[in-house]
Order: sequence, then C-alpha cells, then structure tokens
Amino acid sequence: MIKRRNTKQKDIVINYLKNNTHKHLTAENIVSALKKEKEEVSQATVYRILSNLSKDGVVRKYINEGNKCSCYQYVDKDNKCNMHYHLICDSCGSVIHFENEGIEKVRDDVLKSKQFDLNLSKVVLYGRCKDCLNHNEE
Amino acid sequence: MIKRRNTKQKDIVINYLKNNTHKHLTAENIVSALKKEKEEVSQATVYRILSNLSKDGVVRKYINEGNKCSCYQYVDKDNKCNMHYHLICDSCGSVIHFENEGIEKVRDDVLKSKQFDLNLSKVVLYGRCKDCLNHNEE
DNA sequence: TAGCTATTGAGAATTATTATCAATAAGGAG
DNA sequence: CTCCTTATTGATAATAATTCTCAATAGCTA
Repeated sequence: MIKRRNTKQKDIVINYLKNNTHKHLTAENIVSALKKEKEEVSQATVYRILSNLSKDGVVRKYINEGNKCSCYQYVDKDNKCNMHYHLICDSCGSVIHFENEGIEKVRDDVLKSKQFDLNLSKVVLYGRCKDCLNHNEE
Repeated sequence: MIKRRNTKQKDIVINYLKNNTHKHLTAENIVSALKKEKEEVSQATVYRILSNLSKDGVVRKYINEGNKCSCYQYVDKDNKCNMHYHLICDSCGSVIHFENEGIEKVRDDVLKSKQFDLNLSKVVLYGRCKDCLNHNEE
C-alpha cells in the first residue's frame, strides 16, 4: 500500500469538498471553483487527488448520471444529502431520487455471504421511467 | 418518436449480440468481431446502432465495470446469464457476481411509489471488497 | 540536515464517443 | 412499380474527459 503524504493541494481540495457535501461535483467544477478562489491547484493534480481520495474512501465517485463525466462527493455519514438513492432511466437518462429501506436488507445479505461492504449512499439503479414506459419516446 | 428502419447493418449487429448473450461486449469488441467475419459495418454505425438499441430497450448498456468503455448485452429474459447482479469495489475495481432476492422487494416499492420499472438484470452496487477492507490496499 | 520518493505542474497523449455531411437506401404513398 | 421523403450509412474530423510524461518540488523519516 502506498503511503500518502499531506500536501497543500490535497488540503485545498478536501476543504472545498467538505464545504460542498450537498453537491455532486465534477473535476472541472472543482478546478474552476478553486481558480476563482485563487487557490493554486493544477487540473492534473485535482484529478490525481480525486482518484486517490476515491480509492481511500474519503470521497465517493459517481459515474454517469446522465453526464459523461464523473462526479465526486465528500463522504459524510451525518449528511442527509448522502442518503438518497438514484434511479436512472435507460431510455432518456433522467435521474430520480428515492429513499427505501429495502436495500439495507440486501446490504446485510451481501456483507454476510460475500464479505462485501455495500455503500448504501451510492446506490444507482437502472430501468425505465414512467414517461418512457408510456410513450416509448427518446 | 423517431421511426426506426430495418437495415442490413442493424440485423448484423443484433444477430451478433444474440449469439453472444453470455458476454458483455464493448463497441470495439463488436466492430472487430464483425470485421473478422467479413461483415461490413462501420465503427460509427456500430456505435449508432448500439445507442438506438439501448434506447429501445433491445440491448442493455453497462457503464464502468472497471473499464473505461461501456459494454452491451442483448436483453434475453430467458437467459440465466442475465440474472446476476454486480458488486464493484470502489477501491480496487474488482467485480463480484451475486444473486439476491431482496432487490426484488426494492423493485416493487419503486414501481409503486415512483412508477419506475427497475431493470433487475442490471443492478450494479458499489462498496468495498473483503480484501480492501482488510489491508486497505490499492 | 540529508536523502528517498511521493507529489506537483504544464502540456502532450490517449481514447471512447459524437458530430459532420454527402451518398445511399428503407418504406410508404400514389 | 416508381417516386419521394428522410432515416441511415461510411469516412473522417472533432470533442472531451482522463491519464501519462518527466523534470522540479516538497513531505517524511532517520
């Protein structure tokens, strides 16, 4: 395992993420926000830091919520905003938020049988939304 | 809604997908396989056809199972291979297959409350695998 | 303080996917 | 069957998110 060092740039990025736990931020969002705040962190470094933080479980990476780029969010267990799930329509790409306790049962099963700790705040499920079921539009 | 036309190219791609329902194929996989079979379908067309079929629900698109490119699979309800779920480790990217009936309860709830038809054969859940929980490696 | 090496910055490189646009062909109307 | 509208195709350029390169810098540990 690689030993991480604490750097000025890493602090800046983490700090920004901590102040925006209610948002899903892209790497580009972060880069331009920091530029506006005159914080000096290069784009490549932001990508690298996000990649490391994601591996370390400090931030959560969301892929494909309609966009083609990934979003990141600071992991904050006390934050209500983290505790919704996402339904994504395979047909039109729309995203619906929902809450459901059934998935917690799944988590227990997975943890026991597979020894896999399911991240409940990052559940993304696919299917077809009401509109697309009705008119089969695109 | 756009009216689709039946074309030689579309038939070729669908046919190939139907003969490989047990695999998760990338666009590139399909292009090169068809080239090997001397079938004449251009790369751009394969991408377009896959995009259309995905919107029409004929194929299922999987994003990010460790790779950076998307995979496609023909939707075949009688195919056992379609009926497993995926656990993806946020830390190391490894993919674990599992089966669990608990998710079907979630599906019922979502269908009732949100009128969203959850695709049970495309459930991808994130978390941390046993190995990463133990040694926190990357 | 010295030394090892993780990290950074700037820019180039990579690569999956989409857009462009003229040519072709599907399929409905007459 | 023929005409006509327009979806589709192919070749290629364009796009854009992310990764790579590599020399310079700066954490950490001894």
